[in-house]
Amino acid sequence: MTSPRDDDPQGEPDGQEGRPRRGAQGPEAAGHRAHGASIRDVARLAGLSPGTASRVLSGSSYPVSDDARQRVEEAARALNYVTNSAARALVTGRSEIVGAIVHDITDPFFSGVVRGLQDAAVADGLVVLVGNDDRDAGKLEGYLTMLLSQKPTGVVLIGGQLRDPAATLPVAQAVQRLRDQGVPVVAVGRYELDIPHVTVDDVAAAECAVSHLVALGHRRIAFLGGPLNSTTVQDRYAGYSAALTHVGAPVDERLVIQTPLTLEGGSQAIARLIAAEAPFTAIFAATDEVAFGAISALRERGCRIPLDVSVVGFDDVVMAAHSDPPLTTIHVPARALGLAAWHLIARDESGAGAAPGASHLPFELVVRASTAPPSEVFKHEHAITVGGAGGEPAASPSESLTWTAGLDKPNGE
Amino acid sequence: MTSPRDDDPQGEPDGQEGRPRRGAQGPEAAGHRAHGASIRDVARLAGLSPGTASRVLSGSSYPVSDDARQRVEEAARALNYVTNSAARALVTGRSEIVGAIVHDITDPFFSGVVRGLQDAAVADGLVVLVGNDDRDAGKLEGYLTMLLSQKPTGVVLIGGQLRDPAATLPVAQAVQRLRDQGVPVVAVGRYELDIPHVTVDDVAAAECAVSHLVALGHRRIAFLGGPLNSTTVQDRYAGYSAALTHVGAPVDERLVIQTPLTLEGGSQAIARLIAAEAPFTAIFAATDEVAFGAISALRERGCRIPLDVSVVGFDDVVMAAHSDPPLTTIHVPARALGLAAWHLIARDESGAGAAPGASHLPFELVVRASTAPPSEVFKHEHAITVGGAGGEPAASPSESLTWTAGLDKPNGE
DNA sequence: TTGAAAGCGGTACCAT
DNA sequence: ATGGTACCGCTTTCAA
Repeated sequence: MTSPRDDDPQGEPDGQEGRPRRGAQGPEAAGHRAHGASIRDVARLAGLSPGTASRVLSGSSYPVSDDARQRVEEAARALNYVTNSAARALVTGRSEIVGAIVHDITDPFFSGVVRGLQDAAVADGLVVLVGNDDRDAGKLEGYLTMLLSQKPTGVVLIGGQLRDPAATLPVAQAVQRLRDQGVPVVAVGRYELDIPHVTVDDVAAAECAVSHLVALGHRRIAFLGGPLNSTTVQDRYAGYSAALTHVGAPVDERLVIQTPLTLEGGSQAIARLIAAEAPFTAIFAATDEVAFGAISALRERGCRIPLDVSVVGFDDVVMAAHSDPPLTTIHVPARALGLAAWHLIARDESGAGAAPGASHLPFELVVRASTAPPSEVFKHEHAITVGGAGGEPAASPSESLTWTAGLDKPNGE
Repeated sequence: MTSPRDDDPQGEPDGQEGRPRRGAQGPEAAGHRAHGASIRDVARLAGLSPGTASRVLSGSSYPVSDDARQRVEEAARALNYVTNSAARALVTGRSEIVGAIVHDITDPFFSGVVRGLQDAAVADGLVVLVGNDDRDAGKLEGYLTMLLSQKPTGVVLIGGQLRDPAATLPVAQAVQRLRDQGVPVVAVGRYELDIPHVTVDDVAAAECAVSHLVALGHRRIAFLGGPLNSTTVQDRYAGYSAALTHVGAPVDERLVIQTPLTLEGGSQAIARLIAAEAPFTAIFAATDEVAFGAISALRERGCRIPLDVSVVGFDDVVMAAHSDPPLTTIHVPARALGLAAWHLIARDESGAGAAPGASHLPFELVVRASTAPPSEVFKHEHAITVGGAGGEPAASPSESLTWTAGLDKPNGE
């Protein structure tokens, strides 16, 4: 086979037909490497050059005659041509991928954000890589590094971040490396590291939620969620604290329970709250999940919601409207946040300059049946048995209040 | 001729330090193409050839001296080298990406499966692309095509499939195209199209769940979930039907409500079920979500669970243990399924041959408090007010039964 | 065991 | 408007 002509050292045939590849239709795909048609195959069939074919197929704005365009498109269809994105990414230095990192895709709020991001990105022809960091800076950094090698169009960090300078440094460096490669990094709901981000005004929202309890007459309100050095939790705690301070009710440290933002976390928090032996008539949970967990634990102890204890959540996941009782909570537009994150990236990519430091989406207090005025009978700990006439649960269908303050602050902090 | 080294008009200084790259702080507009170090840079710094560097960096099994290996690794570290996966994918014809398609990542069961897949894939150094198809064959096909251009290491289809030959054909073709490129396609919980898959024995599990209700004395049991031509729903229906038939209780068509597998779907189903005016004492929901939705709608109508109506779900999502009442359901190992899907792909990739047609993971009936014997007082429709002494709710902590039948059938159908 | 060089499949620059 | 072609960064023969 190797018949080296004079100037053909490697005996590389290749002339113009000798490609050892599969031509369009390999009925007998005996070999294991069955590549599809390449852009050169398309060009050849269309009787044009690869350059022209590329200009058509890549949707370039470069001028191409209608005739050529049509022939290329037809040839591509005939050959079942599919762009090799690795090749494209190699030459353009950018892949049509956007990376998303959540703490845990299993969390209903995060999956909602991811869904919004996916819908937006897919509409623009990109795909979304999803990774979990379990709120671990090390995992986050590792994932960012994996993303670096993909040269994605953008990266979205979803969810709050722990304020831990030591752990944050490597993350900051990984983010910087991405940026050095021209990859925009944005966030949903966090604002450390100078990352442009979209979020809801957590402080105001939490204050709004707790003010609702205060308005109902509650003063001894517990805060469930942690850790407190998480940007998200910290802000919600700040709002909680503000609402209380506002009416001259100091925060009772014993009512602040730091617990993971999960169902389990919520349940465990109740045990600790009760062990603290500090009376309370209401609970503000940093997350709906925590609220559900708390409610379930409360109920196990014979406590009735909202007769004995009122509960407010945060996020308004779908389940909130279907739980027992339906949960009063802060509606956060999860999907819209994901969508907005994509816009942040797209704006950056389109050369419209880097995104602003922060932008806010409106939240809403949705009053359902888990909150009511405190009952007259004072109660705490296991002694919760009789609830007294605690007043009517909120009217249903749920009322809702949209909070417009702080909306669309383009560069707020 | 045309040595790729000399005449370098595109401004590639190249000396040994002159790369216009970052020096920890990119002075902003220094240039738009800030590439990282390439493998050639690493090789040069190590005083070796790119080939050798590649053999070290790509974890090739090719023999390399310890000395060389060490120098390459050090150089890579010094330069902060990160592999360009596009380049690697281009030459190897395979990217280190696995594609996952779910109906909706927002569904807690699917996100659990995805999480398992991610954990397994990430452990092997791959990343996961996640897309949603909303149970729409068109979207599914579109996503498969996008994946085709990525040349992923494997593709996982998650969730049941609608048995609709017309809509299925394009999907089958897209799957075939993937396979033609050597991309293994596997599934979690579906078994159409000859796709190797892992799942739980839905028929047996549903039969187990409904048998539990039957054993409690229920005969008029409603089935909630649809559409019935979904592989998953069909199987669960089959199990439901079998359990009933087994005790000589024929299926009452009026008690079979086809409804989307969502919270809303569950709620709406109740309205229709009641409108059907057929008495029932228990409900078997094809999904926990449906069960939650149903319970919420039932409660709105003043119906007590399980006093007036018993409810069984399917999946055992985390919430099932925290709902009111805690839900009796079939535990499906979501994460394990995702993990198993990855093993199916990995086995294929490792040349161990294509995966078997089907493999089953064990399920478990978890009895919690949403089921009890039917009350003596007969009731239906809005007349549900008095429940009578319906017997004790199931003991808590929940009992659980592991179903070992049909376990690990390597090639079962 | 290492080096040299040929591409993988696109894209984009430079002529034409 | 099109064609020719030099790369992108990496892996992988083939030679040494």
